[in-house]
Amino acid sequence: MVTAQPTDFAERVLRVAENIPPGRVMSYGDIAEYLGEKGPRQVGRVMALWGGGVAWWRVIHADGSLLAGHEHQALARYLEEGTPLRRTRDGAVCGVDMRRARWLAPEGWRQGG
DNA sequence: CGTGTGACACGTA
DNA sequence: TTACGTGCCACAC
Repeated sequence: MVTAQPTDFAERVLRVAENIPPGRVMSYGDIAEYLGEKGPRQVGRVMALWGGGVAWWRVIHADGSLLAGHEHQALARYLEEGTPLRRTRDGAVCGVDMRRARWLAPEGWRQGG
């Protein structure tokens, strides 16, 4: 139940999130920076509100840390998509290997263009 | 109109 | 290399 409808900015954020290819991920800041609007916090807000309809697990922190409360679900997706994961000496998955999984949206990407 | 919070990011230890 | 603290922008009360 959302108390507001997706704004134009939200639609753009969701659009980018939907375009993130499997095995790749984008940081909130990257999406905000790519759109050139608002900031990472605003992107995170959009994902928190309407991110449930997109590959939310492909949108994580810039340091590669997984989404709190959904690490397990996200981890399962990464294993299925073969997303480069980062593990500690203990072998525990600490997050995603952003240096390899980080995906940058093409400048003139746009679905219709 | 002002204060507090959040699916964040950078700097420091 | 990993973990913790502070600052930003916009929304809700």
